[in-house]
Amino acid sequence: MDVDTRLLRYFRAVAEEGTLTKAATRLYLSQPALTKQIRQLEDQLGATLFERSKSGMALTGPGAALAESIDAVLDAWDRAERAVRTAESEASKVLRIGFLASAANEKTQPIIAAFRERRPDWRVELRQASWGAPAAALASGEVEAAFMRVPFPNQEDFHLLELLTEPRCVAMAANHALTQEQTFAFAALLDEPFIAAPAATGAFRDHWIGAEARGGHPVKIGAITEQPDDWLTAIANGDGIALAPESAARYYARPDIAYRPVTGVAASTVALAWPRTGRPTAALTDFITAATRTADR
Amino acid sequence: MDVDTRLLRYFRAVAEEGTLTKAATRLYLSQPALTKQIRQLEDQLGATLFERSKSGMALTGPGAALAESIDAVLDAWDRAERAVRTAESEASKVLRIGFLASAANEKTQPIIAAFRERRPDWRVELRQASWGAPAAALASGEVEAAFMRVPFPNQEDFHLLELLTEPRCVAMAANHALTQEQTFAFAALLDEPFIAAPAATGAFRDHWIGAEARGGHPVKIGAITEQPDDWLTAIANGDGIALAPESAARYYARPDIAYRPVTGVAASTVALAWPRTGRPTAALTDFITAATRTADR
DNA sequence: CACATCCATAACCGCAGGTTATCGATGCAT
DNA sequence: ATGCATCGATAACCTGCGGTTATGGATGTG
Repeated sequence: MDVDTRLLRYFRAVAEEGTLTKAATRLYLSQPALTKQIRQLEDQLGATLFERSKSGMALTGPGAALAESIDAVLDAWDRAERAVRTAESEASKVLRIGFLASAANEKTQPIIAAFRERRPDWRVELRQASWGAPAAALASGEVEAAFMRVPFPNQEDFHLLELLTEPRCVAMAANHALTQEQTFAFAALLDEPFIAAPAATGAFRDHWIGAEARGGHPVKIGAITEQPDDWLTAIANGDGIALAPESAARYYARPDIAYRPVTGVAASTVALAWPRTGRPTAALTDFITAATRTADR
Repeated sequence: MDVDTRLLRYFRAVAEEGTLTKAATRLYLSQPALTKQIRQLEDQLGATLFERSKSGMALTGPGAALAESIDAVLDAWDRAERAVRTAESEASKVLRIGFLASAANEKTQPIIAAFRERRPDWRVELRQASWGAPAAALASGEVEAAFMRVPFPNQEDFHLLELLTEPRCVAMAANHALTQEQTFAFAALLDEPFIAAPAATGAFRDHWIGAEARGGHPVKIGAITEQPDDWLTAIANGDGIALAPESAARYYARPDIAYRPVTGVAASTVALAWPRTGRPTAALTDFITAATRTADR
């Protein structure tokens, strides 16, 4: 029998969320569509996968069996995809590098230049990744390495090479009352609404709402964003304030946004990340070397 | 990225056959449909998988990378599917057993009876398998075990328990000139057209055209069939003659078909087959025990 | 008792995946 | 040299599937 891996992901979402409705919103899908798909999966397999009740969907025996075996399928496919994309990169002499927001700041260009010196016939393609699923492009091999801010979800699946560390500052609307102050203690901002990353990003989200400096003090979420532009707009809009790397003041300067230094919160580190599975290609190795040299300077 | 496993099988077929046209016929698909699908796979992956030429499709680097990783994906899915079906069988107390044509002849019922004695609350469901892909239902877990005639393709992936051996005879149209004779030497039939199984069935097909008794003498194919009914019709129709187990004369007696003893060709053995991967369920173990006892009698 | 929540159903729409028919290019055999 | 077979690409068309919105019915819950 054949399946679309999409169906498997649907199934996994329902199994994890426990209700069709929640899974549907998480998948950006309408609930009836999910109902149909799950039912179809059950029909094709000739098995009842969920026990329906008024309080949600509970896995049956066969459902649990599927849930256990699904990851192996999806992982195998991810590996296959990565293998193809890597080979394609090799064939067309293009190294695809992902980045979030400002990549490695002022070091980005020197790294690329150093790489180009070693491989003049290659091109480096930079691709922006959504921070809604920062490691997705890496896992599927869409990019071979990425400039990431640590921590990020599933970080343990990747090699990391730290490139730079910079203090964090706070970003707020230019007309915000707090812009009166020239500098802040983070502790004074605990009750401000924050612009946050999606909950699914786990440690990444926590880091950028300053969870480690809150001592359990709950956070108020002003908005949830997945892209630099959405993020800037939300801040300018006054939906809340946000922690940002100091370099944001250079790379994302706007008249409607003010950046202020903040104390009492850890710095932010940018690292180059690449998958642990498989061996890096020769070209990627050269890129890593280039990055290492530049980091040492 | 998501794929349908069907697409992967398409790709594999093209990679193996080397031309779209051949792959399309093997897949029972029109050539333009395949063209489209392969192109789409390439688009989705952003890679050229084949080098097109006037003499066919040759794998590129990325194509070869995919070809290598595909089996892992499909195997993982087969395992997942089997796990679900097994669990479903357990949950609904139904043991699904596949068979080709007459199953294990007169032993079928005693085996099932012996199983039912041990598990009165269970049902045994017999499902006919196409001999076009005799092991497919077994591999995907659609049935948990099957009565098979050995040899069959991918036989090495299964445990086998031999149940009975019977001589083979020759089947022909009732109005065939050869029905004059009462018994045959197989050597006298080498130039007769034979009704055969699809080429993809390998050793199975060879066995039933008596390849091992031909000493390299080529076979003339009168028709290719995948089902007992097609097979009987083709024989009755005079498209050719066929080797058959002796029991066919009992289980497939028809006025328009004559069965005659034949010498000089090996006997046929029926075995119970079940997958090597994974541990058989308790119910299946009981069934195997029942079969063992009955075979010993 | 009103309401929120959850899944199922119905009606609808666009597109993907299949079909047949046909074409142009190439290589092989007469 | 010419004619035929074979290969992949393209076009036009049809059906069904995967999604949508709107709505219903059942079951807890303030």
